[in-house]
Amino acid sequence: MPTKTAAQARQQAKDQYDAYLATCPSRLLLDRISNKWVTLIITALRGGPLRYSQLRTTIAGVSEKMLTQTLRSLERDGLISRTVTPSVPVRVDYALTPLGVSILEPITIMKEWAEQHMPAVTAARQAHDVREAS
Amino acid sequence: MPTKTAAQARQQAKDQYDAYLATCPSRLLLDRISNKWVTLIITALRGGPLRYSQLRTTIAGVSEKMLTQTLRSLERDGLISRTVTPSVPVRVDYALTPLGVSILEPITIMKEWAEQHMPAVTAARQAHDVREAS
DNA sequence: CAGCATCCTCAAAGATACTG
DNA sequence: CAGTATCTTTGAGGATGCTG
Repeated sequence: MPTKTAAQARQQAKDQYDAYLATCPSRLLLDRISNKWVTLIITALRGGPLRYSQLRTTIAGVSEKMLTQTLRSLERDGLISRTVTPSVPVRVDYALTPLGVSILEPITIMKEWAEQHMPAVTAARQAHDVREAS
Repeated sequence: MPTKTAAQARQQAKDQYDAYLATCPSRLLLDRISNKWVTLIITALRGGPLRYSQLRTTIAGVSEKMLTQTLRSLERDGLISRTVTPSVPVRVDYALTPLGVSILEPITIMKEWAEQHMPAVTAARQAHDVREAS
């Protein structure tokens, strides 16, 4: 009788790997920016602070729920700041923090890679699909 | 009577924006690499070709379904190649294509940003949560 | 060895309506 | 203006068993 079954061993290996991934900085970053709205909000704020309603119209596809939710999480992570001006009606401005500005760089690099190489990816995809259909 | 209701106008704006996002190269790239397994597979192949079973054990947390699914999509996009050696039993090797190698660069840049700044993000998060709890 | 087929779950995103 | 609250949907991903 083995001390543990194959299934148990596999589960343990998985748990360890999951724990490793949970602390991996790169994974944490990916979890952050892989979100559809995160990069849109950050690049929207590139030119300077925007109000809630401006963000909503700039990023036309976003629901209020997702916008608020994403803004809150970005604020929590120190990437954007939220400034309330208690006038009537109230005014709320969102802006990039220095940390938020610094993340523009990797995002820009990714954008450049995308613009250079995505056509090749799309072409490969189409070629592959054509071959598949034959 | 307006030619279109506010809801219709909003829907139209959203559709247009969705269409724009659907062709945006940066979004396409993000959709590609935001996947949990994609970056893990690509970085696993950094050192040279690996067999299916090697990938499965290297990336301990992956199920066969997700591994196969991700490999297929990466092959389709021309980022990795799949080489079958018809021995008994069969042997299948996966390797990065030149396109696949080129994507290592933005991934590495992201990784570097992550290693430099994720501690600050984590700290901001904790500070924020402490403030919240008070 | 290297998969494919099937069923299932659960969390994230969307739609809708209301409020300080 | 700048949100909150609630319900519903959808699909990525996991578990399991089978095959050339």
